[in-house]
Amino acid sequence: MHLPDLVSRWYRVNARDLPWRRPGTTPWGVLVSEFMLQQTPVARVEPIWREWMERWPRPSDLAAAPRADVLRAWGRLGYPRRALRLHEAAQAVAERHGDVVPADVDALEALPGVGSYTARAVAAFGYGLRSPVVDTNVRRVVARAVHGAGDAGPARVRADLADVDALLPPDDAGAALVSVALMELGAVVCTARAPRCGACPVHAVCAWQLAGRPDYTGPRRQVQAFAGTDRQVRGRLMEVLRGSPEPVERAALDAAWADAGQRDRCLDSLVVDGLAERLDDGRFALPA
DNA sequence: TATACGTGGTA
DNA sequence: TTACCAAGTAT
Repeated sequence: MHLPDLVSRWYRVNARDLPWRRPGTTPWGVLVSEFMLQQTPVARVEPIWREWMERWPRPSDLAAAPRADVLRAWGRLGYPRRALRLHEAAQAVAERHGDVVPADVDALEALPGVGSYTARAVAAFGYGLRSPVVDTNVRRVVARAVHGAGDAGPARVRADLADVDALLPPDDAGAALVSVALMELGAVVCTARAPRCGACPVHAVCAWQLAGRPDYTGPRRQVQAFAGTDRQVRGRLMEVLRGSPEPVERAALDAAWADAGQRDRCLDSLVVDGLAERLDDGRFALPA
């Protein structure tokens, strides 16, 4: 049996019971989950996704909410610009697509914050269409099982898409199943750090196994520092703004970071990004 | 193509 | 404890 069939069979038995995979989840629910899951672990997304689906069950519901509410509901998920882009995407869907999330990859990619991965994930998981979904998990699985490498190298967008497309059966339902199964395999078995090859359904046909599990030789992706960076400072400032029901005085933000120059620069960048507003009285708040 | 962009769990 | 890692996107 070949790799696509093996992962599909495995997935049918071993899939995690994630809330956005339940029958009845709308494409809107899938879109929200994909935004939240960008660079963010499943465990942290689950409770927030449930809250959002209850509070904003349709795109137009989120579109009508003030940005401040959206950012507070986003909480500590990280990269709050995603929340803003999801809000903008909801507005676009409500206004230009009749409150229905598009199924077409090009229409999806035209939405704010929706890139190559998210567009295809919505097509596949929201609409059950044949659409090659390439995320970090899938790239790692393909690098190992197909190419026999220890890990995925730098992204090669076109080639990666073609690699995955070649694994998908011709029919929509079968292809969508392979897509979600490849992701799941990379997430829980073919992991970055300590792959559980003993539990892998593809073990017997894995090119990496057959090659003797050679070490990864390509360039190492350098991990981005965080302590002391603008990202940390912006996070501190956003934490202050989220935590206050009222606009905050400048002094409250000053207390969040000692380096005045860096702090001011970051505050300005938050305003530029639409994540914060300066009021006429000099106080600061989340955007209306 | 490389870099900026949050946060917290794990080894 | 430091370092890595987590369903990416925009510039």
